[in-house]
Amino acid sequence: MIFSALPQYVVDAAEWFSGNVADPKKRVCAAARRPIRDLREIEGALLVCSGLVAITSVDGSGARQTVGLRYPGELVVPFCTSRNVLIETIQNSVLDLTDIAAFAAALSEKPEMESVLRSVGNRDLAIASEWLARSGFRDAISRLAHLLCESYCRMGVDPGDALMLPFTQQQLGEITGQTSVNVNRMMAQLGRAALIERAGRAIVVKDWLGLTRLARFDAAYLR
Amino acid sequence: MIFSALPQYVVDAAEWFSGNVADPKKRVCAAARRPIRDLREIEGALLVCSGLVAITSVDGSGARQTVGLRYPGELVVPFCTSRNVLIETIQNSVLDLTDIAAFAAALSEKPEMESVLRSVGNRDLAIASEWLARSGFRDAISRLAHLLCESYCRMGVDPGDALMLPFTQQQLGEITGQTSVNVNRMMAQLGRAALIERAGRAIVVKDWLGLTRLARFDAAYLR
DNA sequence: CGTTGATTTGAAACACGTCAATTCTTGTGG
DNA sequence: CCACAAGAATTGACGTGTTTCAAATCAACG
Repeated sequence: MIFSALPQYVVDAAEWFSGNVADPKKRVCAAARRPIRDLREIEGALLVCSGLVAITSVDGSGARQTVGLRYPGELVVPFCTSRNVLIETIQNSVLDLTDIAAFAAALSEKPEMESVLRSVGNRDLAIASEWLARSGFRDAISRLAHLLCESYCRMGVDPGDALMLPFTQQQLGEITGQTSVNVNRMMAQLGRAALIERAGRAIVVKDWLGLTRLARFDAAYLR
Repeated sequence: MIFSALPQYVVDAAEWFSGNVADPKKRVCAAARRPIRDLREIEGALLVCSGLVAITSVDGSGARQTVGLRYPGELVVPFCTSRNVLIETIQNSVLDLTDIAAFAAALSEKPEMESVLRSVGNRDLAIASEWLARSGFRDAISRLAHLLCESYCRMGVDPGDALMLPFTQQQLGEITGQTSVNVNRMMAQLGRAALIERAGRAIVVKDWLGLTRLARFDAAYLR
């Protein structure tokens, strides 16, 4: 892998969470494309052991916009109790859940984790800001390219390797702010431009440099 | 005022910062529409005493997207060292600056502030997420309406009172992801719909309920 | 092997961007 | 306090990227 894995503080947070917080340990296997209703009920936090989790804002009219993704090893710390925010699985996932009380209790026992969690929060904010910039002044195809680049990095996949993209085109649209119809056309265009090669949902990047240039992708914000 | 002011933890953070961190106290008066180059050089944090500060991402091609705003009493904590993120004043502002070393030192002396700062970070993340949702599935006029509602709330202004909007239409465009030309048209449309009344940059909301409904604004995410 | 959901493709409508010119503000120096 | 310059707001015409609607094909799964 040419990419560094997750930053150290993310790893630290995950290890602390899985060792000290998720107690009583509640590990669940969630099917793909399912809202995690447990989490909303207990107002808790979770660790993505494997799979992929989306944080999606749902409009009154049913429109949906994903505002964050959590890859394996990353935490979902509740930052917004808004009723119209859903936590959903993208693919089959294994998750460690906890309620907010246990989370707070474990934190007060180990206050040095506060600063680690603050770093994790800063990273989440940096990613959200990058998404905002992306959705602001990039066109549809660049936004998709950017998401591909980010996914490769956050999953620690080498660009030369195939990436089994867990997203449906509908979900890609919810993340990048466009319709699934347009996602389809843009993905086809990425293929025609020889930047990627597709076989179903599997993706191989044929021209990483070209893809990052199109997306104006700079991985600095992931650390 | 029918709105609560800033959340308590935001006030706590501001008081702690201004009392213990900004030392040697470095208070600057910055003119409107100026990048705060000091901040980038020292890699520090700042407190907005008065005025308004924007965090803006700048594209290689010169396109700009504002990813965050800081109103009086709010902190700018550096969360991203990326070179293409600018901290700029929107209007004449008074700011307390500090470098990152002093910030960290003061924090280690008062570790209970960690959790306060984490709350502040969570609020920033919640706001960024709301902005993401807004830019994803709302049209241009709703995005503007949403920003107006948020500004009223974060500035603690009563909707019946006039709000001196510090933004140029160019800046409104950078925040809501559209061109200044379109901002102009949408503002005129808000006026024709009798939701607001304009006199130069001063704004009075004539129909707060209608405005919030158009924006689908729910202030919960600000707390 | 049929049903359900995902992908793909086409045609038409429209929101928004781009370009350009004019008027109006705002700020500054004489 | 006025004159001037620089920037901001406003308006129109036109182009285009994206959405919408609709239908057909393809893949997954019981």
